[in-house]
Amino acid sequence: MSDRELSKTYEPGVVEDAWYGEWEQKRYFHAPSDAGGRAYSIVIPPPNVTGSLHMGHALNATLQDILVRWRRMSGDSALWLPGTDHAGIATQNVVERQLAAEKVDRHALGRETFIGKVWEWKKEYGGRIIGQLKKLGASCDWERERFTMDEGLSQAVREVFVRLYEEGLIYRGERLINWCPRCHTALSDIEVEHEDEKGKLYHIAYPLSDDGNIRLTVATTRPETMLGDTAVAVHPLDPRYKDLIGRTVALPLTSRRIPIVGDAVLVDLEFGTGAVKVTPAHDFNDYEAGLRQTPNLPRVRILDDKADILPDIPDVPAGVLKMLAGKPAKKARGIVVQLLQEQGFLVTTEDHGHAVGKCYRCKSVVEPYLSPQWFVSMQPLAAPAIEAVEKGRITFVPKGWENTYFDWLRNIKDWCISRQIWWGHRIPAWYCDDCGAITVSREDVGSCSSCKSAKVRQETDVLDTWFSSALWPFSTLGWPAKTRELASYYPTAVLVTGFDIIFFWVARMIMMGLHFMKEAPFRHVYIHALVRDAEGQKMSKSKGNVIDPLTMIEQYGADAFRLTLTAMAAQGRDIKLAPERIEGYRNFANKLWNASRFVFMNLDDEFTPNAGLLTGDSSLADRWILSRLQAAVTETHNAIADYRFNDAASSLYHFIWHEYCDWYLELSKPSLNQEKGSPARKAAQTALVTTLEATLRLLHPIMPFITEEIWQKIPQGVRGAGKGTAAASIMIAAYPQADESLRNAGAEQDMQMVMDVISAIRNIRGEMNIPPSSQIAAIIKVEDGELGRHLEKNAGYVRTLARLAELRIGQKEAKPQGAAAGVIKGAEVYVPLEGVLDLGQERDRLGRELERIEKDIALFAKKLGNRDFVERAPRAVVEKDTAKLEELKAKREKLEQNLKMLG
RNA sequence: GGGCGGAUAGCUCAGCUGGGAGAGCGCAGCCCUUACAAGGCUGAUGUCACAGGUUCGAUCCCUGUUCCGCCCACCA
Repeated sequence: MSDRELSKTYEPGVVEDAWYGEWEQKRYFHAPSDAGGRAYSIVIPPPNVTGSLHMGHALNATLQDILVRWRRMSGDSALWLPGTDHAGIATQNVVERQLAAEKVDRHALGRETFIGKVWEWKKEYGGRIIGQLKKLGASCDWERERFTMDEGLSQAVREVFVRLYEEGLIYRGERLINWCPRCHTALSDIEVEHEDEKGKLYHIAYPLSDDGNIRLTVATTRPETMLGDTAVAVHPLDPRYKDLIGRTVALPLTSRRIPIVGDAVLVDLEFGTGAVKVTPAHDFNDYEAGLRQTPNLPRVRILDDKADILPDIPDVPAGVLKMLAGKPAKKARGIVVQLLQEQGFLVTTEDHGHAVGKCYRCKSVVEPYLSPQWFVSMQPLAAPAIEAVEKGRITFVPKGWENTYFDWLRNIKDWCISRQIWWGHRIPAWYCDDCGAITVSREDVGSCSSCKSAKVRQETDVLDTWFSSALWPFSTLGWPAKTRELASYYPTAVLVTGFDIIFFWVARMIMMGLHFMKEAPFRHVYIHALVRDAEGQKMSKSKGNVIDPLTMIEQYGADAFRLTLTAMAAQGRDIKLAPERIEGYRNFANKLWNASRFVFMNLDDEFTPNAGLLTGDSSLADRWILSRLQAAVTETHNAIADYRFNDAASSLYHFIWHEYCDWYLELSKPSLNQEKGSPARKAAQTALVTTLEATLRLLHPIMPFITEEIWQKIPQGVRGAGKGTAAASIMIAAYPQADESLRNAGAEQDMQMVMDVISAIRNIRGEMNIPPSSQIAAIIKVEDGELGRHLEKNAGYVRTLARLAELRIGQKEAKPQGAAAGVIKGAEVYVPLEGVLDLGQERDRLGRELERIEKDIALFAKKLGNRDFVERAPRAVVEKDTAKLEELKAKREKLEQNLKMLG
């Protein structure tokens, strides 16, 4: 048994783990610190430590791996830098839930202990997604794996925070922010997801006169917040109300009187009653209106940080408070509505749909909440980020996403970066109990920078997770230190990610990269498809609607799974994945496997490749497949370079299955059947194995495992042929480059003729239901002698592939009685079917063929009869169409003759 | 309220810069032909959503319509 022998079917499971281990052990994934001017780098979008691999990750990682393997094989120092994100809120939630199961509250543990628990959790479960990426075959440089909370990155975070603070771009202030009462923290604007919900619009009467008879009716969806009203707004031009501006109304349920103000921005004449309650502490619009209209009035806050009603709202009588204090806002609504109704203030209610903001981590309804927070001034950072894309220093693929990017950055608001949780980068600011000054520092401080008092307390808030993510492209390379890695690999080549984090991550990385590195962090942003679930919903870590790609890998193999994703990665379209599709690509893997078996079976033990690929002994088929290979090389290379991954996949799929397997393997058989050592056999063996070898390298970035497994069985002398380097692994072998000297248009044309003849005979066989086992003869009548000689020379192919017992070729051949006929360019093909032929069936077949041709002729004739077309269309197009029409007409004539002969 | 994307074979989807409609699965027929039945060969199937327009010519460009999906937005 030769060591080149392969098992009958491809078994991915065994092969994959073995090769991955081998690659890793040999350090093939490792990129040198100094790239020597040939750097190609990609930083992975760090998955959450809490995450497990879902379809989005799988697609994302597959595409990056293709790029990195491709560049690595092409000779670059290719670095794919991996890592994970500490995912502040998400991770804290996971650990809290785990503790809750043990009936433990984090507050009972205390901050330090709790954080210790989270680190423990990370140590135990945080590596899961890394293992899954390995299963997929990701060729990340694991020696450089980073974590957003590790030592180096934490230092980068501090450096950035301090510098931005010193530059005045980070500030602290009391603002209305989005508050998640469940996660118990502030959120940034983009961390709030708006969902449409059915609600009610409550019309409430606010008494205008002391006797309560004259009333102003406001409409609101959130009646419970009325306790915090500080004004009622009407439109300044509203004839109904404009005279009331400046007067006051009594706020029902309270002892407060609030002013009526005119505000054209806040009030829409058409909506509701035209009068709006103003609650600055609990509504973003009202907050703005409050600043405009009543800057001196206190903003009445009625909710605490759990969104429960406060026990001490100004001007609210004890009786009312008793009912409401401590109640969650949602419950309070019912109580307030009931009170209003009982006291005759509720005028009416109507159904009303409106958008409700929800926490992107836990889906709780978010509460606008007035509190002191830390912010980043965005406009100074956004301007250069806009310019970088406008000027083309960064390009989005597909380009359409640039508009989304611009829209957001041009309307950007300051970024609330403080979070009231424990897991994350604690803000490096210290408050002085004595003088109240804030000290912001790279090092932990023990005394106030202003009054030197030792009574300083560090800020308890931590930073938004996305703050550290924004630094990822340079923090992972060692910044703020000036490392060789940073010099070699920054900026990175491309960022591969989904559109859902363009705001969260991509835009912020660009801003931070430009600000701190003075250079954009990447040249291209490739936005790939989003893998949605069955309902078209986006899959997300917190929604829990993820499908585990590992099942697919187990079932079909990582290579088949990767090829599926690649083939479906057409630009600008979402993916809905059907398992049958993976099955199809699994079959492809098996096809490749068996083709390789065939090749190895037909290599002699002492086989050595011919020195040159093309010798005088090469057959037409040999020249043809080598020529086609060059086309496949060019197409694949161009497709990957343009991020047209699906085109690369289909080009390879087509070449391997339909050209190499379906045609060339069959065509090589006549040569292989010659005796050992014969020149024709040697030439065919060379073409077979050379093409296979190059194809494996070409395919390797997409299907790394199977290509390595097969490649290792290829004779040493063939591996990396033309490069002179016999690599130990396909991973580090050279990526194929098109060899123009092997391009051969003549061979392609000649082969096409042979294939046409074979197809014509097969067609007759198929249509006439002639079993492949029954021996038939074929007669080919050619139009000119040269064609005849060409076919005669290649008759072996026709005999074998069409399974003929006899083949006659000549200009003078005629159609025998009772033969089926086929017409191709320049020749007629007859298959005598004495005794077998069903004349009626044959007539039908020819009739159908004729009908098709008539249709085509009509189309072309119409087109070419159009003078405008002939005069204005490019000459090549006209010539091509004219030739085609002539050919069709000739075919028609012959078909008609053949039909006539049938009677 | 703005913006984006989609509508192509029974299903899932390709069709790059306008020039005779494709793949996979499925379906029908014939085949276990010593690489592969996870296979081979052959075949059938499309008013390229609808209506206009530009053009010699439109699945492709423009306008509008309908139906899906998504993103953004402070309408109580």
